[in-house]
Amino acid sequence: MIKVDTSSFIPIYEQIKKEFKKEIFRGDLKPNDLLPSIRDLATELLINPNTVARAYRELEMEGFIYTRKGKGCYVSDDSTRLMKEERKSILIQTFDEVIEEAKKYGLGREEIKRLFEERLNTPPEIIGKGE
Amino acid sequence: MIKVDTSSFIPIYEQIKKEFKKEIFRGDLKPNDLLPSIRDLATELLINPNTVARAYRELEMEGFIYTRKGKGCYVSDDSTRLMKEERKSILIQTFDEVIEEAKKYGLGREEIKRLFEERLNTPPEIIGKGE
DNA sequence: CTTACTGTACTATTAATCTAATACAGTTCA
DNA sequence: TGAACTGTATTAGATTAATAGTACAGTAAG
Repeated sequence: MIKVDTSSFIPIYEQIKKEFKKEIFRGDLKPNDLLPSIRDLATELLINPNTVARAYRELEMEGFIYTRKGKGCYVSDDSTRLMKEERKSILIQTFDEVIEEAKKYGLGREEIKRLFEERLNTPPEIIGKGE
Repeated sequence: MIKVDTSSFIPIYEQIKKEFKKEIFRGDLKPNDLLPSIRDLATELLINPNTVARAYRELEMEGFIYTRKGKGCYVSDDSTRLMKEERKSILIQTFDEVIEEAKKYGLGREEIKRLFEERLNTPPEIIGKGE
């Protein structure tokens, strides 16, 4: 089930693109699987169909999906290959950014490692409870 | 030296706010230190003075700085206390987000830990070279 | 006082995102 | 054929971020 954060600075269409890419990489979406219809997803996410359409349009331009007018949007055959290429750089970039962030807050290498492992071992129920 | 990324989805005024908060937390900016003038910083960052003014205005509203018209903007006395409160939740939230992100890409706990430590031990010169 | 800085305020304009409403074209099925 | 789905296209409007330009007010030094 896809979620979007309307209060985020990240555009909604970007959030949608990212969510589908993750599902493709995980294998929850396989080649030739049918994506939810533009109108259905827009209704479910309480957003405008145009916003979903933009996400799908860009996913198609990037080669992750293909569309059949009148039928729907489907995961492309080489989506898995594309995601393998993207996934590495996406995760590495994300990790590098958070490390850079922590350093700018004055944390040393060991402090960063300790805090990260602490959060990694924090049960999901406790996350987001303010701290 | 503050940097901003004009191609980021994060608004420039938000990036500026965050940068000063980091400097305050690290102690590079101490209470009653003078911030760069609005016009100077705008010139340095190649952005509009109004954008810097908004960042300063919000930093003042949040209690991190105070302004003396005709003189400048100064770090407030309780900025350090405010940052200690903010810093914990900011870093924890950032770490939790990246962990959540990695999990959505299908990584297990051990894979996340291994990749993170790999990036943590990557010399800065290698970061951002595509990979 | 004058000059040159400070922050503040305001209007106008551009660009991007998102919404809203409508229309059109292809597919499927009764 | 016709109804109910698909994606696509277009126009219009609201909002926000950022720019550009101007003007005003307080401070400090010559």
